Amino acid sequence: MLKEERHQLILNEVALHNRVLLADIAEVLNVSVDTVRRDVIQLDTEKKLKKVHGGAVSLAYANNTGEQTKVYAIEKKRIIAKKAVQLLRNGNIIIIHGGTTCLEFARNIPEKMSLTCFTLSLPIAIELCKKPKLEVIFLGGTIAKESQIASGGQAIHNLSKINADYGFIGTGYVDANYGLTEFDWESVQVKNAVIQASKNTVLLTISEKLNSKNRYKTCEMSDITTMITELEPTANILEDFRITGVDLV
Amino acid sequence: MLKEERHQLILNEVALHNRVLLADIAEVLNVSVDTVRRDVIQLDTEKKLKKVHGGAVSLAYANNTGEQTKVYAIEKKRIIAKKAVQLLRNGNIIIIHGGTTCLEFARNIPEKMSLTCFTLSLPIAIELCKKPKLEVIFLGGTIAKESQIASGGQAIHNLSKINADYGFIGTGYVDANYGLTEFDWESVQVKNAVIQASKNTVLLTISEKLNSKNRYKTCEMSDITTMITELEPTANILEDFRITGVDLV
DNA sequence: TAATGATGTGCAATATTTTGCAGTTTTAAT
DNA sequence: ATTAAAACTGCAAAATATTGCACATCATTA
Repeated sequence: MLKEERHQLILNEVALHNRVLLADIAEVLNVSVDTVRRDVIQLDTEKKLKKVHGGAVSLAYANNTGEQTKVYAIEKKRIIAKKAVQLLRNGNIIIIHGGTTCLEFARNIPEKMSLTCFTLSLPIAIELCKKPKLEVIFLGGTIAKESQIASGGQAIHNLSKINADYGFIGTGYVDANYGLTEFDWESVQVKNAVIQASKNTVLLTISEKLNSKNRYKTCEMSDITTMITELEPTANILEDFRITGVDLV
Repeated sequence: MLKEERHQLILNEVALHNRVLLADIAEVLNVSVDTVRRDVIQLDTEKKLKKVHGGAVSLAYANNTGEQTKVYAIEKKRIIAKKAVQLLRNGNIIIIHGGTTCLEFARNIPEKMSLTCFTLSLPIAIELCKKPKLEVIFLGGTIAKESQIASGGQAIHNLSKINADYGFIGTGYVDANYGLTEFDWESVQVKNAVIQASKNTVLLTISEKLNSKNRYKTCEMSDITTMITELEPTANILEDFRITGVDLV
């Protein structure tokens, strides 16, 4: 077994599933975990994947989650994701918009859960495909290259035909009094359509984004059913949000 | 045993399996490992393969950064992709269905080319997003988990609104007389919709699939404008296809 | 033919790389 | 806080690479 063959297989696996576990590869290839770890370290220095604790993830994934938001933010997003999945019940129909926090949420949906999932994000769709019991529906539209999220008239039109139990969205900026805002007009349109298409809208956001504003308003705080942050609902920073009537988790 | 003979055999082996072990070659040719090593060193400097610890791998193998397709077929698919992109002109509207051959095609679209690209495949959409001058539109629908391709009524309905210059599709099976077939009914429906939505339909297929059939018929050969394989259009195997009127490339 | 030199080949000694293991430290989850 | 999983470290064994050298082969030239 040549080292290059192992590298090839690891890269294939990463390309296909966005991540690998060292232990899995070691078992399949019948080599020690140490060897696989060394392989992954080399591939990491060659910038062909990103090594993480326990395995490796694709650069595409790392770029979408880890780079602009530092490693410490991943942890926060994981906390948020864990809280968010607890809202889900078997049989629910949900819409997941896009962004790094929603991606983390999608990853944390339990394997055994059966849901109907609509999404607008290519990375999230791929993530959802890994869960055997989900029905995955992509709401088509023009793809924004950086975010890999569908938007435009077609996306909004498709959303208008849905009545989901939950809509999960992120936001660029959120202010207790002024509501949710974005830098980008297209995002505002689509997120609004998600809100309209959902009985309950769940906002997933790390606390850094609290009390900030930008150009275009997505919605008022009162349009949000539940806001999930990595903080305890009793945290001081959340004080202003308590009086808006939004559920804090 | 001439050196050239050994070189030829080593290159054959690499072409076939993408890798060789020095020890194996030495045994087969009944020469010392040292000799084989020197041969491989020479072939490496001649850029005909890549020498690695313990053996050698093909250049394609060494260069790629994570292919999803099986290594043995990737070279053929690359040849097909290179031929296919030559059909494209700036400003074209194209539909790319899905599958590994189409994915390779998407990867080979030149950076500087400006096109409007519709697709039904998540991996292809992500690939297209890397090209700065493309407009990428995902045709929504229910995602098949294994293939990560959208299908179902929504996909077909969206396709019905398109009039593209080219539709690029792969196929599971193709027979000169019987036409294109699939194992899967959903695929048949969607591919048909792609064909209807395109002025010209281009079939991308490796020669292995020629002269094979399966359960459901996608279309007749006469519905295909151009068939691209990795072979020369004059190849013997393509004889039966010449009388169908399809363009062979 | 014989001498010459260039090249190819195998062998053996030595150096380097790769790999797995065991013990310790760090990280993550409960 | 406790526990389990994973990472890191150093080390030794095995596999492979490198090097120098001896010898064989073969073409060229005297």
